[in-house]
Amino acid sequence: MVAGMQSPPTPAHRPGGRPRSAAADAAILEATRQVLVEIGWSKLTLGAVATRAGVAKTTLYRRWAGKSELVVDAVAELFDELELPDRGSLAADIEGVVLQFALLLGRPETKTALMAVVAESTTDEPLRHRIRASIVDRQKRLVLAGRERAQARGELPAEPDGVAAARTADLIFDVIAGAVVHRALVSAEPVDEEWARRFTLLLLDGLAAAAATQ
Amino acid sequence: MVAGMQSPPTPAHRPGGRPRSAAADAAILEATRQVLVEIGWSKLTLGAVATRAGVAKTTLYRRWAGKSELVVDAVAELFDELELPDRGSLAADIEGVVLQFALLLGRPETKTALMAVVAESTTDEPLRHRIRASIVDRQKRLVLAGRERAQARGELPAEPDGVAAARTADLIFDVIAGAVVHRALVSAEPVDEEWARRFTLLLLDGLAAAAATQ
DNA sequence: AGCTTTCGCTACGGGTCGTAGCGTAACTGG
DNA sequence: CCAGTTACGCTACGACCCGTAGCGAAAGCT
Repeated sequence: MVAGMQSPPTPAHRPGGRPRSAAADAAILEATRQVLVEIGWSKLTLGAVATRAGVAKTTLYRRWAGKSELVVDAVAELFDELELPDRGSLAADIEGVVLQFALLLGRPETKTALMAVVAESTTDEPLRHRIRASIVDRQKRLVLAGRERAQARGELPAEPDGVAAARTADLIFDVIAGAVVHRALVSAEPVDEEWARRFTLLLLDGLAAAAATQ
Repeated sequence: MVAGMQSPPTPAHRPGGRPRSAAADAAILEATRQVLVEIGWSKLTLGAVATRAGVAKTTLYRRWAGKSELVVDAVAELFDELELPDRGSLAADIEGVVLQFALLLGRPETKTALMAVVAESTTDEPLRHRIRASIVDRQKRLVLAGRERAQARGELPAEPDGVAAARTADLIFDVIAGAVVHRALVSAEPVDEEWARRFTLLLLDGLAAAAATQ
């Protein structure tokens, strides 16, 4: 658990006055995840979350602007669990993070919420920024760490051009995250060790090599 | 326009009696896409679609079970536009289909709807099957066609094992579709020729080669 | 014709939304 | 300790959308 603090729902707290209950925050986010699992995104109501969390509905509206924002915060916490343990080789590192990511996407609250908020973000600019800041961009650290390690091992060449290196990292990130999400949620087939192995092989050596090896 | 007929909303039509208006079907699906663009998935109401289409709300409910099913049908039509023109090489073919797919995902009705119905499908088994049948599986033809052509050109080896070949096709499909969707909708950055070129290079030659070439 | 199915329309109870208003609780600075 | 400030729980509200039922009229088939 890396436990990077999420930004609080509301920015500041002027001194003086009753402070916001941190316990209520935690209870609300946990309740959100529970309700998400039980009745899904579209039928989730803020009233139900409030009841489940044991707080008044108005309290919930004072802290979050709407359903989307609440769910983003509720799910973002889970993504910080991802890590990149050193498994000795670039291939092993990639397989490891793929399986870890798949495990995360296998949790019902994650799979339901992630796609839903992304969908909503296509017509909601502020929400898109919130998602990127809270979820997506935070995980690029995994790609950067993996590359750094691979370069130290001599598996990848050092990159002189910083701009090009950043673009490559973005590309890798989209390919890995995109492929796993598509396999798990759209194709709805298992992301198991077999698949992770084949995917890693493809990513490292390319299509021609992968087709030849089978 | 390949125009593969979609399955009708309701299975049979017993002989005798007034037939269902095909014009109403078309008007409803078109209206659905329009409303989707204007107010987004979460705020889309079936009443609004019915009004826009010029039909009674009850007519809409007689044909579709709910919002998700309606939107799947409304969007599925658009995906049949994808084609794979022969551009002379595997790399060019891939770049072409990537850009074509990106163009499709750039349309507001597509980007909004696709993620939303996938999200809904994570807690709705019948819906997931409908999506796979109407949208996802139909596009695997592109991967199969591309491979066949590449093998004819001698760019890829022939595959003796049919099962393994099918698994590889599924893998390629998840990687291409996943990466483009993730880039376009999650990272929300442009899928332009530059990106398509770099992605194709990565897919064909692998990470090490891609990093070296920059 | 007569039969069958669809269509448009109206109306309904039930649920959720997001907000307002009020009295109370919690914490801070003088 | 007390006044000031903010958060909380609760209740109530109009507005909207849901999904269905019931009706008479329209449009086909045999």
